[in-house]
Amino acid sequence: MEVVTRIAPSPTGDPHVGTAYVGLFSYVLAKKHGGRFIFRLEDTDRQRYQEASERRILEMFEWLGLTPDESPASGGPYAPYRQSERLPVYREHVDRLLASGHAYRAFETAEELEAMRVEQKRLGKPLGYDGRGRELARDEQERRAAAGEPHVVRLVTPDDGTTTFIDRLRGEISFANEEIRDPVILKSDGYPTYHLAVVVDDHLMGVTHVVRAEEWITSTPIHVLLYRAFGWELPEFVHMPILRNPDRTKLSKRKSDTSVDSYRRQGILPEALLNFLATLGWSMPDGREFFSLEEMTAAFDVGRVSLGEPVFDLKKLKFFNAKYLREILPLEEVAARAAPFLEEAGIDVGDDGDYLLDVVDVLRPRAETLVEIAEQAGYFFTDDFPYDEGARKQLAAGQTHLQAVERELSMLEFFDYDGVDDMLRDYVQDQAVGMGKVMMPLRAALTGTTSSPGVVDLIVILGKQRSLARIGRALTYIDAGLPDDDPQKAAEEAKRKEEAAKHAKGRQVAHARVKEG
RNA sequence: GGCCCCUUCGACUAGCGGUCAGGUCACAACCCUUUCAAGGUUGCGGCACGGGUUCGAAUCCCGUAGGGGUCACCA
Repeated sequence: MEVVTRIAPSPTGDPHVGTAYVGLFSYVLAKKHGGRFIFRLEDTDRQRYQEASERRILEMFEWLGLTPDESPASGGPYAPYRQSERLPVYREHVDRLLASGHAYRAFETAEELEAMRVEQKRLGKPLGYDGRGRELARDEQERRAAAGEPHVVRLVTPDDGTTTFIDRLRGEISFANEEIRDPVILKSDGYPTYHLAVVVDDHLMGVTHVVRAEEWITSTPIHVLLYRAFGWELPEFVHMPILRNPDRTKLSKRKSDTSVDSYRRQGILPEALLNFLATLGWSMPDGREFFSLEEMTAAFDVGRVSLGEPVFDLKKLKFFNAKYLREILPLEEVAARAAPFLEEAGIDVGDDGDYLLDVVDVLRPRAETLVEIAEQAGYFFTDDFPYDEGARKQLAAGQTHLQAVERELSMLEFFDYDGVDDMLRDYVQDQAVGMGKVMMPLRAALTGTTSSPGVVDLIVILGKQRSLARIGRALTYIDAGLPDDDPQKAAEEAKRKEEAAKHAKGRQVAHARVKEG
């Protein structure tokens, strides 16, 4: 049997990690069985609709490598894939339900319904539509509708008995029918509600497995009733666990960063995000924790989805990203992906690809994201870098060693890792000082910081001339008395003073208030 | 509150009647070390509780508790 799954996001904002999560499992389930993965836009809510959202969500799927077989962008045999463009389809199906007596037109106003709810609350009765619209005679319904009176169409649901369906992960789930209260299937603006649209489209598009988040379980009986009303065969339902905030509530942008675009901008790799998401609720049969989309697809078994309530842990995402950065992806790949981030940080990468490779090679064990690589790369691409406070201290203490190393280095014959390394070690031994006494001032001269890759690596990557020039520059700087005239530093200092002033003012104000009180 | 779902270390999970309850992140210590990382080793830490079923339960059943979801002309 062909397996057809879909992801059906609403274009209401940033591409959400939850959408990526459910999309991943939908995609993998379909591909595991050589089936189709459909992207359908659920844009029936005109209030919350956001123009740019559709494109960005689609781009997210491309970026992740979860390319849909059919979508609003690529089209397909069941087009259109935007629900707002399928209104006639829904209208036609609503008419069928109306004709068969499975639905009726209801004319209550929003105020009326609100009053009903208030009354139900007051009496402590269960909330929900009481079915009052069913009373209205058919010809009366049609007459008022024809007269242009605004109304909705509701599904007739049974008053007793139970509706049962099989959740692929949880087994049988049943609801008392009295809990299901004639839901609206066509809104007064002529748009279908989610319930109607999802059932009609899933059926028409041949969807065999409905993969969606657990929050939909309670509306599934409505869908089951709709399938029955149409006389259609039920798909399989796979309700994925809901991703959680650290406080275990449903993942929300209020409490967590849920935007995939945001992670992308931070330099999270799509492979890492996918791999991390996969481990939230699924595990490889052999226990491997790092695997590609292809490997997951090959090994996928929906029965291995776990039912916990996984917390979206940013630290672990970062860990996965770091792992991909320094171990899983080849150096060339990481360099290619880091380049745009360097440019973004105002660094002119130039066209020396080998140099970039060397830089990324020493930086990647020190970074968890591409942005962090960019943040640390500055001094590799400019000779005009500032010296931070720690570096100035090292320079002040290391003048003689710098002068000596400058001499030794300029005379060095074998300029490679071992050559430089031997030279420095010999020097340290001759002087009978600690390594740090020599290395730290060198590091400061070479990078302007006290934290960096190994000094020998630095010298080899920068090259003899550049290294010498930097030592020379540092020496000149020492001669000038290590002035704190770095513009960046000065700006920071000014800002700090401003902050301090603000705080002082705040304290005064607070103080004044206390006095007044 | 009604209904529905869920429950193994702080987090993600393995386990599907017999295991010293395993792994990963985080945290800690140690090693390595010219700094910062990375890497290596070790440690910390768990079957929510109570009843059953069984020779034997993390595993099966029933309760309880806790957490979550949902109760719209939003999806």
